[in-house]
Amino acid sequence: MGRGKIEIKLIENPTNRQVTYSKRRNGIFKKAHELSVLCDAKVSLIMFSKNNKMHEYITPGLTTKKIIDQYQKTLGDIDLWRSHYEKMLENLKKLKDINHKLRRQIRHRIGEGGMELDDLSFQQLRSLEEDMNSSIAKIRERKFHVIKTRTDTCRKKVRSLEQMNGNLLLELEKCVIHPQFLFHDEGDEESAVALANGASTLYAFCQHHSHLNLPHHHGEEGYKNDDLRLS
Amino acid sequence: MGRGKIEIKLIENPTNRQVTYSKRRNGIFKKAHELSVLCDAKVSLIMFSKNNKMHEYITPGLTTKKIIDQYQKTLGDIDLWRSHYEKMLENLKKLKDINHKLRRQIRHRIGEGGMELDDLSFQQLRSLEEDMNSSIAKIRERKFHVIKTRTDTCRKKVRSLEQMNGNLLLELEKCVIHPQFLFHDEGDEESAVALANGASTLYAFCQHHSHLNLPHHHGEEGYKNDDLRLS
DNA sequence: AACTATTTATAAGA
DNA sequence: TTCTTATAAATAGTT
Repeated sequence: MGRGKIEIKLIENPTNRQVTYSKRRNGIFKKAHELSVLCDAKVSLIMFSKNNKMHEYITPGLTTKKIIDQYQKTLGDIDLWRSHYEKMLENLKKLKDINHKLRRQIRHRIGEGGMELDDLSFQQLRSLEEDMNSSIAKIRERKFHVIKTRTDTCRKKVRSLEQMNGNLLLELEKCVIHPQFLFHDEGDEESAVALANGASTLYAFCQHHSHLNLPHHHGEEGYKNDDLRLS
Repeated sequence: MGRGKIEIKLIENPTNRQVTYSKRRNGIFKKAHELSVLCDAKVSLIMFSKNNKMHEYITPGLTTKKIIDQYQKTLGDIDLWRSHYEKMLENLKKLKDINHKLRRQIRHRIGEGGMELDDLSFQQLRSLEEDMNSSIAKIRERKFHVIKTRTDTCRKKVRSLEQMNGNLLLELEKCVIHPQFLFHDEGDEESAVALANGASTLYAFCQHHSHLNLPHHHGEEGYKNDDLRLS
C-alpha cells in the first residue's frame, strides 16, 4: 500500500528503513490497540529497531510483566501437555515396534514371503526349529486330547442310542403281536405300508433326529481343518 | 477498511468478535513479520483472546525468551535512569522548599506584606526580635568600624595635606620676597592679579585636587545612607 | 472460507 | 520529522 508496491525484504537505505520503521511501527501499534479494544484481547508488542531502540505497546490496564507471566504459565502448560503427548508417541512407537517384531516372528514360523528366513543365523534357525517342534508337540497333544474327548462323547451317545433303539424294538414287537392297539380307524393304506417295512423305518427316524443333538463325523480331513484353527 | 466503517469499541456479538479477532490477528502477524524483514527489527507479539487462547509472533531466528530478557534489561536501565532522574527531582524539590523558607524568613525580617507576621507565635516573634537585635548589633559594630577606618584615613590625609600646604606656603613666601623668580616674560596682567590674591588662591587649588584622591564628607545624613546599604 | 466494496495503511515525493 | 496523495493492502459485511 503506497505509491508503489515494495518487496518484503531488508530496506538497504538506512534513512528509508528508519522512515518505514517509524510509519509501520505506528501502524502496528494502532492495529494492536484496535484489536485490544474490538476483541477485548490482551496484547503485548515489544520491538527493537536495528539500532536497539525499544518500543512497546501494551493493552491498557495491563502491564507487560503480567502478560509475560501469563505467557510463561501458558507455555509451561503447553510444555506439560507436550511432554504427555510425547510420552504417548513413545508408547505408540514401542507398540509398533513390538507389532513389527511379532509379525516378523510369525512370518519366520510360517516360512512365508520367500527369502524371509535368509536373515536368520544357523543357531537362530536351529532354535526356531526346536521351538516349532515343541509347539507342534503341544499342538498334537491338544489335538489328540480333543479327538479323544470327541470320540468318547460320541461313543457314549452311540451306546445310549443303541439302548434306546433296543427298547423301541421291543415295544414294536409288542405292537406286531397285538395290532389292535395300533390302528383306531379303518381303510388306512399308508399305515399298512409302514407296518410292512417294520423296524428299518423306525431306525431311519432315529438317525434323522440324532443330527440335531450329536456332532457329525466327516472323516480324517475334517479334523485337519479343526487342527489349524486350534494352532 | 471493509464494507462499512466500524467504531473502535468492543464487538458485543461473540461470533463477530471471534471472526474479527482471527482476521485482524492474521493481519497484525503479517505486519509484524513485514516489519521484522523490512527493517531488521526484533519483534515479539503475544496476545490472549477473550477466552485466554494464546497466540504469538516472534521474529524468525529469535525466541520470545531472548526478547523478554532484552526487554527486562532495557527496562532495568530505564529504571536506573529513572531513579537518577527522580533523585534530581527530589533535590530540586528540596531546594525549592529551602528557597521558599528563606523568602519567608526574609519577609518576616523585613516585616513586609502586611499580615506576614500574623502566623508567628509570640515565642517565635520574640526569638525573631532577638535575632534582629543581635543582627543590628553586628551591623552597628561593622558600621562603626567602617566609619572609624574612614575617619582615621581621612584624618591622616588631612594631616599630610596640611603638611604639604605649610610647605607650599613657605615656598610662596620665598617668591613674594624675590619676585624675579616668578615671571619669565613681561606684560602679563593675570599673573599680577594672582600675585595680589596671594596664598588664598593656592589653598583653593589644593582643595580642588583633593576631591580626586579623598572621600567626601557630607555630614551625618550621608552616613545614614551608607548604613542602609551595608545592612 | 471466499468474495468484494470500502476503508485504511503507506511509499514516494515535497 | 511531517504532510500529501496515489496506490496497495486490509477487512466488514455478505454469501
